Amino acid sequence: MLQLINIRENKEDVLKRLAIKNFKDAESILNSVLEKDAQRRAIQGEGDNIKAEANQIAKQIGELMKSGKKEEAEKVKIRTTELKQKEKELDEQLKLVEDEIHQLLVLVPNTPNLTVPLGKTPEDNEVVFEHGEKPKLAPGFVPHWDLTTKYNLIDFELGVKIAGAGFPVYKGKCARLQRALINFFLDRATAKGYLEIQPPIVVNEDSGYGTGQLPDKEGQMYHCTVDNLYLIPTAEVPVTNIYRDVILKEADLPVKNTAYTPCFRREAGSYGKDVRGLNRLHQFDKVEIVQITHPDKSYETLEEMREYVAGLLKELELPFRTLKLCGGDMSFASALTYDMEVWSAAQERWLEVSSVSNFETFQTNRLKCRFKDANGKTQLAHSLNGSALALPRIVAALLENNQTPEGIKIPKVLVPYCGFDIIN
RNA sequence: GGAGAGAUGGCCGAGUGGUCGAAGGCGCUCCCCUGCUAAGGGAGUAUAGGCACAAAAAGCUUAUCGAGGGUUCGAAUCCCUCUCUCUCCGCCA
Repeated sequence: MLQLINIRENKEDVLKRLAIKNFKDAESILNSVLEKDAQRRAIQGEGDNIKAEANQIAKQIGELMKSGKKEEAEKVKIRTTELKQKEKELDEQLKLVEDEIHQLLVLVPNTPNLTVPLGKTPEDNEVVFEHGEKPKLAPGFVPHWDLTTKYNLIDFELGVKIAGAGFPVYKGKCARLQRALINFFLDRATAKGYLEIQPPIVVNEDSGYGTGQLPDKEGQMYHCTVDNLYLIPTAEVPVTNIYRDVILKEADLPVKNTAYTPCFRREAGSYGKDVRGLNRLHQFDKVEIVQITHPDKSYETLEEMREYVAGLLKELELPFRTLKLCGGDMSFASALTYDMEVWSAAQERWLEVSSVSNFETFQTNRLKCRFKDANGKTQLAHSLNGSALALPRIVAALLENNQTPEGIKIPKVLVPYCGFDIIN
């Protein structure tokens, strides 16, 4: 959520940035927000004056009662009846207008960084980095969903029987490979100074609102209605919510956390080849990295996180590219996002495996995650997160890219984690 | 799931209708003092909103004692609802 004070003081700049995201009606929404904000302040001013007078009178009555002047006290009471009525009205108005402001503010996406490329579709994303050679596969190569059957690695039908489509059952060496990847990712993250966290994989409503999944993306989460809990779509939700309503010390920054969790996404409405095999699932595993930083440091940190994720992909020997997302392809909450895509050699397409974003104060404003700066002033921190990494597409690319007539080769770095170097 | 107790500032803890944004202690910050250490003295120490101001500081003001509602001129204190924590019983990896 954008800060009201920022809209009030830098409206032109906010509008300029929102234009990068192709956000329609920006001006009319912001004007409406400002108008209602002016109303709000007027109402509050009036209300405060009335409350101040009422408080004054209450004090007076107390003193009169104490000195036994009951009759005088009764006289003063008459005025308070009037004040109370007015106070009630103003409180209701205030609540109403505050609610309206909030309803409008949640419609407005984060303001992108000025370096975000203009554009509307994924084609407009800017390739900022590319690494590795696309492998030339031996004739007879097949996509991963055939490999998983051939080597008995994943049973998609069995998953359908137990839960439904999008819930695969991993077996044998594939199960082990996934466990290896999780451990590899967590080891690298902790070595880089991230504190490992094992959070709950369900969250309550407050947490859903805190990171912005609620109210608008409610349909994308699995909802346990009996207890009103949501299955997390990413570890970002529970981990970032650790810092909800928290005032950190400047010395605590940056906060660096990493967490492995299963992730659950309903992804209603998707179908076709994009969702074939491991490309898109309802349940998948992911290691996430989260940082809370000083506002001056967040872009530096974003680059550092991007480098870190690129390093993982290099170690896995996967060809990849890094995209700087254009305004139209960025998420609602992000100010700047890099996507990492690996080359899937048999499908002959790029698969997104990581998304690293700086949210600036967009999340922390809603979360009320602040820190005390050197002057003792509290201000909002910046939040960032990234996948490091999401497993299924990594597995898909590893299987496809490393297939040989002899079997599927495991990258060196994973061999100690897997305990084998080939799947055959 | 059943029975009981409780929720107050960074922490501990007092406070059962007005003098309470809240005693006292601990912690923290700054200053003073003692050659060092230990001890001692003083001051400060929540968050959010509004007013005013060129702006900052100071100032004035409103709200907040788990959350929401109610009673009252006046609520941390009384009443209702909810949430959470603890103890005992039951169930259980």
